[in-house]
Parts: sequence; structure tokens; C-alpha cells
Amino acid sequence: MDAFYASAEQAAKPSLRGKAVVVGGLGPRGVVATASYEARVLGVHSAMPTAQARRLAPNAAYLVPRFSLYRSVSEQVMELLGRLSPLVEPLSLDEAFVDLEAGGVADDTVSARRTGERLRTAIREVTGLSGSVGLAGSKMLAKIASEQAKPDGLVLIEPGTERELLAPMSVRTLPGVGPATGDHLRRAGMTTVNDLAEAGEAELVRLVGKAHGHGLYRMALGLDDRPVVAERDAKSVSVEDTFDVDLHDRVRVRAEVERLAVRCVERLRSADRSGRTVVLKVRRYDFSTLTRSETLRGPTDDPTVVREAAARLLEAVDTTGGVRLLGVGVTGLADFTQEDLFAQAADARERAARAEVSEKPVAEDSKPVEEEPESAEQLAARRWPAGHDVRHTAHGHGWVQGSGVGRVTVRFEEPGGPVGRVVTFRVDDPELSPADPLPLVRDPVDYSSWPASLPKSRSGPVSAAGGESRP
DNA sequence: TCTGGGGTCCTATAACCT
DNA sequence: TCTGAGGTTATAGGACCC
Repeated sequence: MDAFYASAEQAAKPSLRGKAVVVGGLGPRGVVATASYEARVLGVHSAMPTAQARRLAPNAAYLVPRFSLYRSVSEQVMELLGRLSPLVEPLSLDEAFVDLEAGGVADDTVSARRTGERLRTAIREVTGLSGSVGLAGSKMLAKIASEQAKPDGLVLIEPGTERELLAPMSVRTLPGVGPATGDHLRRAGMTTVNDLAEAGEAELVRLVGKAHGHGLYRMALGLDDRPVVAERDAKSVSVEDTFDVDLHDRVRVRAEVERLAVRCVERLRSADRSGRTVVLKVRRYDFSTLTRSETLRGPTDDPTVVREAAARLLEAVDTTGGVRLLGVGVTGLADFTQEDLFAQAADARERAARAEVSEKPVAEDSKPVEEEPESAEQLAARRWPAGHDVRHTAHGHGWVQGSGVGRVTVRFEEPGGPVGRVVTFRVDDPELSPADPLPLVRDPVDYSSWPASLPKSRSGPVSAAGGESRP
């Protein structure tokens, strides 16, 4: 999908169509998740600090992500993909690989192209948003093709042209080559894919390691036989928070770790999973990050067990100087839950007790958690997040344009409708209430029997509907 | 005003087992 | 009984992706 989050917001909010829209974290440490193409012209892009984006595009609309909306659109798109093939591999909410050969819908470049175009039409009619399609004989090339196809296009890589197409491209084009590997290769004098192919496998292995070097060499030759894999089980669950200002108070840090542990277990449980290894993540004031983990005797989904493990891990971490981010995760996931939670908890407590006698207690300034009294501004921002939907008893459906000084400003408009007008209310106006997002398309075309009459054939290309990439 | 939040995979090292 | 080789698991870190 093209500039997915931003496009969804533009579709949901008619007044934003054609405008610079930035979706991401809005706090002092937020980063941009997606910028609309109008904002990209101004130099705004994904992963950029929101503060920097505001300097580049002061008049853009700044919105927090609304994952429930994006998820529902994503499900519509994935449903369409599932009609093309049983082999659909989602990479994120807005991107997936589809094995058209396994679906029997494309057999040659002509039918692949036709299928891709029909898919793009279907996506537009069902979701109201544009998607781009890359068609090629492998996942790597399909992905590269989809990047080239954006926005709102389709690119097919003709069989036989792969190597000459890749040769002049930057090494950064290849999947798995990020900033670090890119720098590494550049220092070795390699900037293009052709440089990699000429360097040879042995040299690449020497430079970047066995697995990576081998894979890189094959990619450079255009070789990629990784299959499209449907339904992969998650291998870990984690939650993390970056704080607007660094945390210094140890007591507060402990309290945050407990909160995160509980949130992590909630997510774990809602996925019907349990996990055996608890991981604590700490990012310090200087952005250095460390993780500490503890493997339990068996998988658990007990909040107490995870909380206690996380707390133990924290005790071994020096947080003087301040903490920027805390995270708690669980890996080693299992589908079953440990029955004997009592023994698990008892075991944990016993270990904690052992640790206590063997260690000198750390001198602590044990002042109580000072609950920062939330300002009226913070309260308003939490109740009326920028961009979220609201309903007013008289004015109908709208969205929050902004809030401050005890007021909330709402624009009353709906997807597919005309640009609406703006009204300001008191934050505690009883006629105003939060609302769920409306569908982006009111009466979508019925695709329940799509695609009609498929040509049954073998040996066809793979396609990728491309997502967001970073500069 | 630098640098989110969710993940995956790979590597290195140490400990432990056979 | 000691030693060594080799495998597996736990742990920590880092690169990468969207």
C-alpha cells in the first residue's frame, strides 16, 4: 500500500486530501511512521524525528497512528490476496508476498500483469486506497519491483533481465543490507550490486560473515529461492515505552517495569500463548541499550511470574544517569500454559531470596513514587488524541483537529464526504464522545466471488504488494 | 528537541552434556 | 578416571525490517 497510514488518514478525513500529512509519535521523542507524498516533497520521511519533520513541514497535519483502522483495511486487502493464492505471506499491515503460481492465476508475464492490474483495481474499489504491485520470479525481485512501482503503479521484471537490472543498483537495494552493512561494504569499495557479484562469495563471507555473505552473494546474482510461507507463528511478544523525559528515580523505574510486564502478559494471553524466557530491555540516557533475560523452568502466562522475573533482571542493571526506554518481552513461546504456576512462582521467589542474601543491598533513596499530577493539557490530549474520531449529538461524526487550553477543536466530516467545518468545544462538553473509525468506503464493490474463472496453469511469477521503505 | 515500537534473524561466547 | 571433540542451550548484542 502506498504511504499506508497517511493515505488511510487522508481517505478518512476529506479535508486532508492533497495535504501534507504526517503520522507518527507526537511527543518530544516521537518519530515519523509514514509521511504522505505531499509531505515527502518537503523532505519528511519515515523514521525521522517528528520534531525535525515539524521544522520541514510546519503546516502539515500531525496525527497519531490509529492501528484499529489500518488493521481493518489490511484485513480487506489480505482477503483479496487470499483469493489469488493460498500462499500469502504478510510482512506487515501493508505488505505481503503472494505466490501466484501456487494460486494458479498467473502463468506467463501477460497473465501476471493482468492479475496484478485487476488486483490493484480491486484494492482501490474495496478500500478506497491505492496499492502498488511488483511482479517477478522471486521475493527479492518482487519487492524491488514493488518499490519501483510506487506510488500507485505496477512493475514486472521480465525473466532473464534480472542481473542487468540489479547490477547498477546500490547495495542498499538488497534486502538485509542496512546502514551498517552498507557502510561496511562501502569501506571495502563496494557500492553497487555489480561490485558484490564481482567480489565473489569468499570475499563477501570474509567481510560480513558466513550466513550473510553467502546470502548476499546469491542475491547479487539475482538468485533467491526463498519460498512464500503462509502463516508464521510469532516467536516473541514484547512491549516497550520511551519516556518523554529520562527516568532517574529507581522506584519509578521499578514501577514502570512492573506495568510493562503486566501489559506484556496481557498481549501474550490474548494471543493464547505462553512463554519461557523473560527479557528486560533498558535504553539509557546515552541511547546505549542493554538486554537481560532469564529462562524459566517452563512456559508461563502468569503476570506475577513475569513481573517478578523482570524485577529480578532490573536489579542487576545500573540505571544511574537516567533511563530513556524500558521494555519487557517474552520469547520461547508455547501454545500451552504451564499448569503448575504455584511451583513456578515459588521457584522464582526462592531464587530472589538467594540473590538477596548473596548481594549487598544497594543503597537506595527510597522516596515514594511521586505521581506527577497530570496537567489539564495532558488530560485533554489523552481524552482527545489528535486525529481520533468523535461523535457530537448535534453535529454528527468528526475528528479531533487539536486540543488545548481546555478546548477541543473538531472537524465534522466523513470518509467520502465533502470537506467539513470546524467547531471548538470545551474538553468536557457532554455532547461530545469518542467514536470508532468509519469505513473508508461506504458501499464497497462486492468482491466475494473474485476473481471469476481462473486460468489453471503452472509455473508463474511471484508478486509483492509493497509497503513502506526507508531512505 | 536527534533517534518509536513491534518484530526477526544471526553471531559470539559460555556453560553444560555426552 | 581424565581428556577432548562436538552438540545443545542460554545469554547478550547487533543489524535489519516496516
